[in-house]
Amino acid sequence: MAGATTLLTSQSLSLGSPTLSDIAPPRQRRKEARPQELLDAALDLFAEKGFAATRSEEVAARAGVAKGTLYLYYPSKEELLKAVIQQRLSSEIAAAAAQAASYPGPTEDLMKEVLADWWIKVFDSPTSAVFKLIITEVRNFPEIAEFYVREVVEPGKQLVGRIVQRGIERGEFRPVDVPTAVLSLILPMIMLCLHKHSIGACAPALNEVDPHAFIRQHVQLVLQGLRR
Amino acid sequence: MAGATTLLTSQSLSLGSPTLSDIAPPRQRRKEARPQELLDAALDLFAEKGFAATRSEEVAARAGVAKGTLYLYYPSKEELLKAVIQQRLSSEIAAAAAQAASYPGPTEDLMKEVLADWWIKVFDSPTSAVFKLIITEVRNFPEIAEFYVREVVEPGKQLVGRIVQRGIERGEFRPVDVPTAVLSLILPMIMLCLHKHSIGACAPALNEVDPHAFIRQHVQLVLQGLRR
Amino acid sequence: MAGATTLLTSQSLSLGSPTLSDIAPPRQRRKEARPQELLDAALDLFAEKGFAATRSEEVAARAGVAKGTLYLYYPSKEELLKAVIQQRLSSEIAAAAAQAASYPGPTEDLMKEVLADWWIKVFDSPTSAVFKLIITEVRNFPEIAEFYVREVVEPGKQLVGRIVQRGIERGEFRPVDVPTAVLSLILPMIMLCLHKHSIGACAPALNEVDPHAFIRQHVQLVLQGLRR
Amino acid sequence: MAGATTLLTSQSLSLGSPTLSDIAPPRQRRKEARPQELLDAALDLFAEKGFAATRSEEVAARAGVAKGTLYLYYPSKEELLKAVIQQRLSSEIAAAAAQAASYPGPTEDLMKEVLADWWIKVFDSPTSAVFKLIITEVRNFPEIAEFYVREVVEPGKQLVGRIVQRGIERGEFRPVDVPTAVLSLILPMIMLCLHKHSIGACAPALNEVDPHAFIRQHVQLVLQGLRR
DNA sequence: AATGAATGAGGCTTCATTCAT
DNA sequence: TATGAATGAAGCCTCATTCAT
Repeated sequence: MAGATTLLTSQSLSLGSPTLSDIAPPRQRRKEARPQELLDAALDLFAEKGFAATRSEEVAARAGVAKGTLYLYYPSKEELLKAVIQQRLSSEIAAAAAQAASYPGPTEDLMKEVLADWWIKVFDSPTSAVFKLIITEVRNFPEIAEFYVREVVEPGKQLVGRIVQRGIERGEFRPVDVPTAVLSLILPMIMLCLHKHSIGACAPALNEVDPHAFIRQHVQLVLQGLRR
Repeated sequence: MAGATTLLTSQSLSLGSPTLSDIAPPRQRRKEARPQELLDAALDLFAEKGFAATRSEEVAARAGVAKGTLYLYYPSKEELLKAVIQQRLSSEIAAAAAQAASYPGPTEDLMKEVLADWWIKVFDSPTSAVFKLIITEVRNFPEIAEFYVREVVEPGKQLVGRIVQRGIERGEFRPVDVPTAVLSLILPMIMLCLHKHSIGACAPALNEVDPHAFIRQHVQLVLQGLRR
Repeated sequence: MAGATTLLTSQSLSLGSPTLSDIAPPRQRRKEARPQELLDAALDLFAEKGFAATRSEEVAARAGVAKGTLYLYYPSKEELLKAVIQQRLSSEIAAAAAQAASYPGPTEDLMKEVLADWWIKVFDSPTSAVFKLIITEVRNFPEIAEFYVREVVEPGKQLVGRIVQRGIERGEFRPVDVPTAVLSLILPMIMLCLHKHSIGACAPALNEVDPHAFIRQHVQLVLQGLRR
Repeated sequence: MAGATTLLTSQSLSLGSPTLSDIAPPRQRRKEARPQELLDAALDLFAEKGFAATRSEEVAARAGVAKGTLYLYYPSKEELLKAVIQQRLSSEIAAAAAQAASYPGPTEDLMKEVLADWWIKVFDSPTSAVFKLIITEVRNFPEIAEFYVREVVEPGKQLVGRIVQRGIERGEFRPVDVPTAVLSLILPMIMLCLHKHSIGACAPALNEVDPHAFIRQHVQLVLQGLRR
């Protein structure tokens, strides 16, 4: 779960299938890019078809390499899954941690800013797919749950919770139950990520609602409920 | 039950999930119950491990029959999946449709009542698992999306949307964007269903928040935001 | 290593490839004969080509079943190997143990009889192949060594050693080193088993010497050397 | 060395195990030694794990070179096997042939000397492993059998056989069957070589008997049986 | 209707071999 | 010459499905 991922540094936000169009020799093309290409391909496919239904050869093919090459970088499909999740979330961690610290203005604005930042960073990037992956695979790989809760859920709840708390303390918000408010704000964001990679990907029916617009309005609506 | 099943393409109903409504001699009780037992076992396992990772023998075993017996009722694992989803959702449909029609009181109360009714009916029942199943499997079986959107999503959005609309028209709610408000209300409910069958099943960390309490407060909070 | 072998009782001495010529339905032919048929096929092939070079499908094919059927009886190729060795040697054990006890005549005759009995039982039967299997595979599966030494080597050395001892005590043999004499008697027998399943099977060059005649004369020769 | 290599069919010598006899500048010492290092590593590993179970990368690693380098010296793993066997046995051949010719003393002493010389040369050297290799691999590579029988077995039997014959003719030995006596003398020696590289390498149980002491006593015992 | 032994296509993984550097 | 990344054929094993009982 750890080893192979230390190689990966730059985290491309490309939407998957790595470009093979560059003029480069087919072999030895760029060894140091391989792991990230494989992780991207794997995230795409695992999120699309599910871990079990994705053949490792498909992952390799989408990354532009042969079946065997995958195993030069990850010792098994399962380790690949863990690496995919870990690598994507590792970048999440600590990202938003600091920013809320010394905000001077109204809490509503702070909240909007923090959530919007996170949303921008996540929804349009492949990271949005990780949430689907986690929802679908945790019960088969409980180690993932532990990691996810510790590294993403808890820090996230803390962050948003502290902002709500600030609002209450400054008299901007009513004295609501903090955890509840946090979930009210965040759950729809996660849900939209899941939607994007499931029903949203086959039935454009619901796409009449623009996700970014919705989240903005949703946050607005909940903040309205918190006000005074 | 038969009438509502025209959706899942031609093959899906080839076997016709057997009706339990016939008056049958008590000694055949067990045989009559088989299909439902198989569907229940399948829903459980599919939601837990995913469709691809669930062996059909496991389903049979959990239903208390032998491997071959499963195939007497459903011609393939895939048909079983479709039957599972369809059968669960068929009962959802039309249920809540009528109740909103002639409610006299304040819209807030109507909304709370409708959502609470639905929530009670869904969250603690196996039906909550269907949402996970849909999220995880639609992209592999697009017929499911079609069925789900038409029979569940659209009616649901309509129902809640009409209530929001009523609130606006009666001057109880601010003139918000209706689809947005609907999603703000509903997405956390779906999300909690998903959570229950994924992270909630392995990491009790988040279970500190009671789902029923949360939903009550969430609805309250959003309604607060809609008010005036 | 244990489980599956308890089913097997009668130990056929057929030279491998089980007769499929009996009129019997292809499926469900004789479930209880399967394990022995698979063990026989496996012993044959493992001794011929080596464990690693034998494909499990070959074993199945020689036993007259399909690839997958093998795995209904043995959970892996490695377990099959262990079962093969264990089952063959289990019959060895305790066989010769008792017979030497109360022999009245000259020690030379006793020795000839005991060795001839064992030789007859082993050399012309598939059991002779087990020795090759052990020689070739112990270093890859050290558990086998333990079992073999404990169950076959030690009892065998004890048995022959006691007879040599008896000869010495009765003044029939010279006071030689007992373990040495034992090995002088036995090693050529093992070696002939190995030969039979290696060079003897491809280059009939050495087959000018009849194994049975040789062993008789070899024992005679060594006993001659022990005399007085 | 080149002269004796006509045996292993056409392909076997395609690369021609490089001669070390050329006078070469010292800085190429390492390069010159490569083939022998590879052969030694291969013999070790093939004898330990079997040909099929040994990865060619392991051989390269043990010889201290990279995977690809192996293929600069031997065109395939199979050719490497043949080269290993051939090179080891080529040195065996003709060695002992001459020494028996003009021995003046008693035949027993001649025999002891010839066998002891051979034993010393073989048992403690890597050559002892070749016997295991031959036993385990002949049936997969029948060319080996041909070569081995012609170049090792037959000359060896001739040599020892002539000595036995000499003993009979000089009235020192009883008129026994010569081939039988030869095998009685030699088979335990081969068996001890096999043992050293199989059970002897994992279960030190049997190592209580010193091989050198045993062989001395074994020869003594058989000669005793031949006497008069 | 129910069983479970049998099948064999298909997926994961290994490793001999190649080849660009 | 030497390397080791890459390949893909081939082997182990699983499991959806069949079918004789």
